[in-house]
Amino acid sequence: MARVRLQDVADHAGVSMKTVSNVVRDQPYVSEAMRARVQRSIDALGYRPNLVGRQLATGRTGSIALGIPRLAQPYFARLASLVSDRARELGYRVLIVETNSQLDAERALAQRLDAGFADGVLFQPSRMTTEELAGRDDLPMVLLGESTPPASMDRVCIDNVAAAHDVTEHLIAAGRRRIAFVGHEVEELSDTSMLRIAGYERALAAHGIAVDPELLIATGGGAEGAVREVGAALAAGLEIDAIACRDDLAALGALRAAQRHGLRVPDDIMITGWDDIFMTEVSYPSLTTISPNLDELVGTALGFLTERIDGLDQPGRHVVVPYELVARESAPAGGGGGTGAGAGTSAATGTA
Amino acid sequence: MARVRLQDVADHAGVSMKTVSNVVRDQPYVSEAMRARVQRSIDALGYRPNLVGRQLATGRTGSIALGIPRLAQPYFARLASLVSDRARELGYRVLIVETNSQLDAERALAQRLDAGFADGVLFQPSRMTTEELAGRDDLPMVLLGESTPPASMDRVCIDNVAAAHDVTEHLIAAGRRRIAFVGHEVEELSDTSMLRIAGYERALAAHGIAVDPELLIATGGGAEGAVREVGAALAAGLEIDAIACRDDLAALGALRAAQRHGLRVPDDIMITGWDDIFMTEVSYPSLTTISPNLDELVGTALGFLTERIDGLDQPGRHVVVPYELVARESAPAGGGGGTGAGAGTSAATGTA
DNA sequence: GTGAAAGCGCTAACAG
DNA sequence: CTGTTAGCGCTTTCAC
Repeated sequence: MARVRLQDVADHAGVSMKTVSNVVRDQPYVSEAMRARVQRSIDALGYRPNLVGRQLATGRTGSIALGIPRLAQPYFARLASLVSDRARELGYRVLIVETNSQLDAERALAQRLDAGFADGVLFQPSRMTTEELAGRDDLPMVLLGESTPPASMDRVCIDNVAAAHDVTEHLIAAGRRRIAFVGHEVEELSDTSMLRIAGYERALAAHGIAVDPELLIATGGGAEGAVREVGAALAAGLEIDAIACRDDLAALGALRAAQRHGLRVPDDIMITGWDDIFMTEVSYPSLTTISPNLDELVGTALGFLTERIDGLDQPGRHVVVPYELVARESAPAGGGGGTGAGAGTSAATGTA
Repeated sequence: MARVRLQDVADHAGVSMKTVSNVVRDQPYVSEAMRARVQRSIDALGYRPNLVGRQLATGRTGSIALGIPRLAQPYFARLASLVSDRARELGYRVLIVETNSQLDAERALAQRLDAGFADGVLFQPSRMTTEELAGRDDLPMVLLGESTPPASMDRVCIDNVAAAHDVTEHLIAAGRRRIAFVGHEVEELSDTSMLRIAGYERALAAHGIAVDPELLIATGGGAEGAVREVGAALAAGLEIDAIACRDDLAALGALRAAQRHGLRVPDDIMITGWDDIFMTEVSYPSLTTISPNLDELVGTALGFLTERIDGLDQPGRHVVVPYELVARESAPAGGGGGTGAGAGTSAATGTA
């Protein structure tokens, strides 16, 4: 079936393109009779507006790009899902670009971006430096996560140091002293890991607990890495009574390794995660974790981005979004406690 | 900075647009000297080709749409990630559209699709009927999953009935007789659930085990629903020695509920999942599950789709992709067995 | 090898 | 309220 164009509809209805265009886009100032007549032609011909034509004429693509490391990671899947929902409400489609945390992929997204690719970019970098990020100013871009943004760019994140501090405090308050940190990268530390480790160390220091480098267990990401590395450490006789994990995946792996090793959680060893992915409520025992306020994160970021798309020109805004420490069975609030029932309840809450 | 267009580069280099265009697209038949000269102008001006202009001229958008229920579901996140990877290799970007399994969203994707939205669609419907799907023939579309496709449309799936049969057989072979099925929808059954229940019932019937409707436990999806419903059933005194779950999320929930109830898995009760999401290896005990060959699924579907985009016109091809029954701790192969160590090993394998 | 001109399908002034 | 006329930025015949 030959493509039917705006002009075809106009001919069929005996009006001008402009009028058809008005009808298609629900513009005011079209008489009811006219509207009906045109609509009849549209239906008769099976006309569908061509987005590309519109995009070229308006200079807008109607979509925003979301750049994240990996969609298969539950945290980013949830983030993407939220972005997709909220963006639709705002009238945008979402193009998802996975960077796999690779520098060249990040650069491709941020710098070599062809025009007409998207109207704006929501980007969570993990390798690019501030300077590199700064080297572009064509497409509106809002940064997610804790990388330091160029002065002109908006950024939304949570306070990683504070949250890591809170979670470590939580373990210390429960009487734990040999607290490992698990889940950071084996090679080059990501910004995220660095900040979380900093918060962990700060909390230890505040309580006069020496930071033992042996207790920093890198896994290279994923639950499997944590199963392996924590398992090896325990097998090697490492004595610990708590594990603060970089993220929930690491925590689930650590949990598994501890159980394999015959340890009771939380009695023998407490474990905490980060992100509050769906599994934290369903694991056994359920997982104490840091729950960032993703609704607010996404809402703020998308708000900033659409403002920029609409032409806002002002220095970069940096917003810190709240988080919550959700205490569940793997590290209950207020000391020891059995692995008994009871859903998680919130304790500390981060601030903006 | 004013947008720099192809014409600007041409002016700057003192050549025609055609030549610049040739250079930009790496076309042959451009002298080296010419190419170098034009490239210098491109760099000097910081020219980026405008995709929309190209799209309008070529009639191709360079992107494909992926329509799935929810990105936040691990299975679909992994699917989307694979599609995104493979599509990039094929030169396409991916536009992800979440339908939330809602009819109107599915219709919007399949029928009201504006032209220029994408070059083709990979779609996993869960509500639309075959007839509705058939009512469109503009955009190339390949169906994922087990819905019956219109005659003209390609479709790729696994054999749900056979796989459900296998998994149930697996439990029967382990000596289980009171086998529940958990995780289907509370209201309207999805095609997927129907097929899996059919395979489950067929296996029971083949072994002379009566199908007890009380053993069909709907949850409405998600792990939480399974925790709740299985928990309630056990609390009400339901006697079962195995649970075949509709998907891994339900299985993780069922596992949690069983453990809360004080049951040992797999000794007192065996549990199986479906999809082989990352958590199946990390849960405690690890989860026996059906692992569809996603690489092959995605590869085949994308292959079909790109062929259609390139103009292939022939009746719909229907491909069934293999799966594997991965026996892990929650329902080990060969009878009872403790909850000991050992990663999962594969047993039965589905066919194409 | 390279240039000129004609669209791709739509929107947006500006008249009327 | 409706019609006319230019483009948006690029690719593509078809000459040169």
